[in-house]
Amino acid sequence: MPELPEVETTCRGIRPHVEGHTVSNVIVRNGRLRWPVDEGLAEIVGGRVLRAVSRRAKYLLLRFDVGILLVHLGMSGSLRVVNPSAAVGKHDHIDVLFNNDLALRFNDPRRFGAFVWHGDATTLDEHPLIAHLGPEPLSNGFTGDYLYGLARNKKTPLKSFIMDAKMVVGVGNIYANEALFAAGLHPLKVAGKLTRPKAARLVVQIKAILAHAIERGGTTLRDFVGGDGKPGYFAQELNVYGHGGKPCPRCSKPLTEKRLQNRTTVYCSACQK
DNA sequence: AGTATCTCCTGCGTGC
DNA sequence: TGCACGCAGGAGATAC
Repeated sequence: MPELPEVETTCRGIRPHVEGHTVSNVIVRNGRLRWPVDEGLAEIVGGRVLRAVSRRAKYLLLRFDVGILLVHLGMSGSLRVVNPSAAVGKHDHIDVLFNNDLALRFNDPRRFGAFVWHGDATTLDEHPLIAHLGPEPLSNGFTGDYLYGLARNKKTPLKSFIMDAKMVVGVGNIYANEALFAAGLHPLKVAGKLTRPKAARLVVQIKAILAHAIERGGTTLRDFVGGDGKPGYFAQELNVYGHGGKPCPRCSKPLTEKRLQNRTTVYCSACQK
């Protein structure tokens, strides 16, 4: 499932193939994604040069002179560079065709993904999907002091707190579990009880794990495939996620698995306080 | 206001 | 071998 490292991997994978090239057409086979895909998309971006491919949180940003296409991979989406004549699969919902005879092909079995057109390239920060977002986890703005400050008086569990995009973006369920384990912090701990040193520790681990996962090309679970079609190699390095009941890698006590706000949460009750 | 729950969707693993 | 069922989960929408 695409978390931030997978989106970053996709961004880097597709960029060299499509940046600077002109869109020749957009084929929407199934526009019923999270929100209906704009039916005029082909007319809007057809003939336009894709100026830049970037990422904000888990959104891929395809920037044109006349606006920005926000692409979210949702739970099961992938965006790959393909030959447009390649056989169309069951869940290949959208092709963005380029004049260099390549296409970006969006595949998304669960259709939690999104293609959202924002018709003004200069006001992205005001877009409702972007405006409320916290800092990028790997940016200099995401520090222990920052997280400590936000956590004051928060009653929400620590895991929910770091998964809240208003606090910091890009920390999905898998990496939240892993970062809390690495930092030795209990996922159910009340966020407001976080001390300054513990916040610093947590931030260090979130950065380390995300950076490492990006280096490895993202986590491969079920249906994620990177921009170039090669899978990521991080899944085998997960310490707790998917290992409920198995021995803790640090102390060998069985890892606890429970649901927290409908998300699988795995931790070591001995190592994480 | 801050928190918690609901919702979208399909494929896969499990149990009978 | 087949079928029903539960689970996976990003994040906006909705409800408390």
